[in-house]
Amino acid sequence: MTASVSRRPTLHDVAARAGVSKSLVSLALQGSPKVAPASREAILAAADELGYRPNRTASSLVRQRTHTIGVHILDLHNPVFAEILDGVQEAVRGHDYSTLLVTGNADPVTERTAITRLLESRVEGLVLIAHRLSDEDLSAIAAEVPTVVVTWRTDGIPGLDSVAGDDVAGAQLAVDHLVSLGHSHIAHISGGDNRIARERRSGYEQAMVAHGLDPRVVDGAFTEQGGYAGAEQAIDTGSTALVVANDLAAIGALAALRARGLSVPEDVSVVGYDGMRLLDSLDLTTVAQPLADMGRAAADLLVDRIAQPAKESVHRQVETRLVARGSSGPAPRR
Amino acid sequence: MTASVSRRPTLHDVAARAGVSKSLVSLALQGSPKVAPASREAILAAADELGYRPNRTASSLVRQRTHTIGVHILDLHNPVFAEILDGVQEAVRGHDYSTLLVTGNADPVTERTAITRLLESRVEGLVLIAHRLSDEDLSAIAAEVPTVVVTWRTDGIPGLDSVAGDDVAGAQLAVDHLVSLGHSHIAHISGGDNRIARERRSGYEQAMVAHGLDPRVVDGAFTEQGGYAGAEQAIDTGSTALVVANDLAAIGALAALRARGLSVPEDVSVVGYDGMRLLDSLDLTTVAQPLADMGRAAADLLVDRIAQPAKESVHRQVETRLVARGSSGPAPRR
DNA sequence: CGGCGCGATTGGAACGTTCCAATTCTGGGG
DNA sequence: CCCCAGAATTGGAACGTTCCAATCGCGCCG
Repeated sequence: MTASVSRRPTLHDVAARAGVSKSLVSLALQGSPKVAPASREAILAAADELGYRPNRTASSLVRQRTHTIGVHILDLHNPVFAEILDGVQEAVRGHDYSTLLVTGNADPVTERTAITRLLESRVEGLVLIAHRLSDEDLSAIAAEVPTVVVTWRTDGIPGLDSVAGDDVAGAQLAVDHLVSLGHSHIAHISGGDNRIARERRSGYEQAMVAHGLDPRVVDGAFTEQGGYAGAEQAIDTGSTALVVANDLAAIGALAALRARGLSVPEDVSVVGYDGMRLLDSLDLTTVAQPLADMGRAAADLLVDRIAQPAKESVHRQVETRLVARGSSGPAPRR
Repeated sequence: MTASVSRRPTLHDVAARAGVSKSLVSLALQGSPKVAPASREAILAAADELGYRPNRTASSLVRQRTHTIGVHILDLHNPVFAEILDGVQEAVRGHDYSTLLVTGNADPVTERTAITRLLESRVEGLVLIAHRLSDEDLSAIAAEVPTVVVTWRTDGIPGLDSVAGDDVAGAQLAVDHLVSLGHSHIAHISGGDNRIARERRSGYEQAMVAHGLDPRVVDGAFTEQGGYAGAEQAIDTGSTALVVANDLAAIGALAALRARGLSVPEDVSVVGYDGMRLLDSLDLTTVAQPLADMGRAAADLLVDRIAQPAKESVHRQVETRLVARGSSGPAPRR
């Protein structure tokens, strides 16, 4: 009648070995002061000898708390998201939560099912580092569990907070910077057809118009390839400066210029967007957002909302600023 | 005697609404063929109306399976780890597992406690994307749960597999490449005092000796700053080529050269190590490893081992190859 | 010397599932 | 008309905790 060798020891086993009840073991392991020192010692010793490890699954079930938050990342191919995730991780560690991570490379459908899974795991909150959900889906999710969306503003959905910079204003900063350097042929390489790309594009267009200049937008994507192709197209039309939709694409644009034998910033200036850590070494001018801070802020907001689920929705706007580096310089003389 | 408004519906609630027992609801929701079509329909409808969501915590408890694997990442600051993680995520998704993610920025102690937490959550397996654990700790962990270590070879620990390239041979490839370009003053910027750095350094030294050249190693780190400082020191001693411990440091080295007004590859050639995606656009020669594949392989190995915990330890060696790009060129004439 | 109070300890219900064994139902064959 | 096979359904135990209410033990006061 020996217990199976490979079964993990439970409270029961520890209790039996220490000669007390499972309740007392539970109490002792939680550090309750009501446990007599002698019992505590015996229990700790028994637990140690058996290699006892509390089962959080069971604990979660009875406590109705999982101490877990779900994180959804749109795409781990972009280092920017990894940097935000890093911030989330750091903050979460300080709040005694673990993170259940899913990435949604593909379509909105797998994204939904991935998030469904998080909800079934009873995460106490959700951080969405970019997403492709419809507003209805988003509302439904936020109604179930505290949620915060990072990288763009989301208003009017109860139970949901957001953290982002102002993408319109950010793109304007980029244009202003280039104009102040004497550029007038400033092209925008867009990030495709999505919310952030649209805002950045609109900021670019507004700023161009404000400066009395002609906007020229070429299609691109939030990838190196997108930036590469976009840059080729833009320089064919004689632009001397590129406002690129994000850093990844800006790096691609740089590669395209190099391939064409153009120098940066002598022939063409390039400005990226996002502020990934790497850009400092790459000497790339960019509209920078405090990525890790955004992740931390998201986690903090989430923890607040878990504590008071009914509180007013908040949007935390982070500071967006132009970081001028070597990829932008005075406009060339014709 | 109304149920609390905010309580999530359970099997019981669904059963009551559909007018059947909770057992039948459970059966129906699992798609058992023994359920009569009419009952199934009623149950599905009731579940839908109530917004029922199965509770995985409870399910895990009784089934003794969490369908979760734990992932530990040494450091999310290095994009390389994010790329490996991406591979893990992809493979895991195909195997019906979720990932509980922890990052261990700091010391081995927080790393241990983070992993302890994963074990308490009863993850079915563990992927360690680099780690700082002692061999005893590692053995203890592998004895408890199937484990796979990524980025270096770990032998002789039962229950543990590993996935990595050959770092010694990889560094030799870098030296061979530079020698074939006519370089003789080839310096190595090391990655500090850790296992991978030592192997890469040793490969460099062996290759230099094999070519009849003097090894010159300068201290660095696996960071941009480390590469920057190392490069400054290396060029002061007249090196024309740098074998840098990893890509991140190579990017830093590039920045240092740029700051000194040296051109690459005319004055100095630079070779990195790891093969992060970004390098293609940066035109940086590197010793490349298939990072996403490594992540996928790790997940696959883990799933195999979960299925047969007692199987022989395996080390999966991935192909390491030199990818020549624009940062390496013929040695300058003196 | 009997109770009282208080600290220490314990049994058992509960958390929301799964799944086994047992029960009920249905219709068809003897 | 009864019995039985098989399908459909059900009750209840179990998973490993937490935590409440109840009990135990014991020294001290009156």
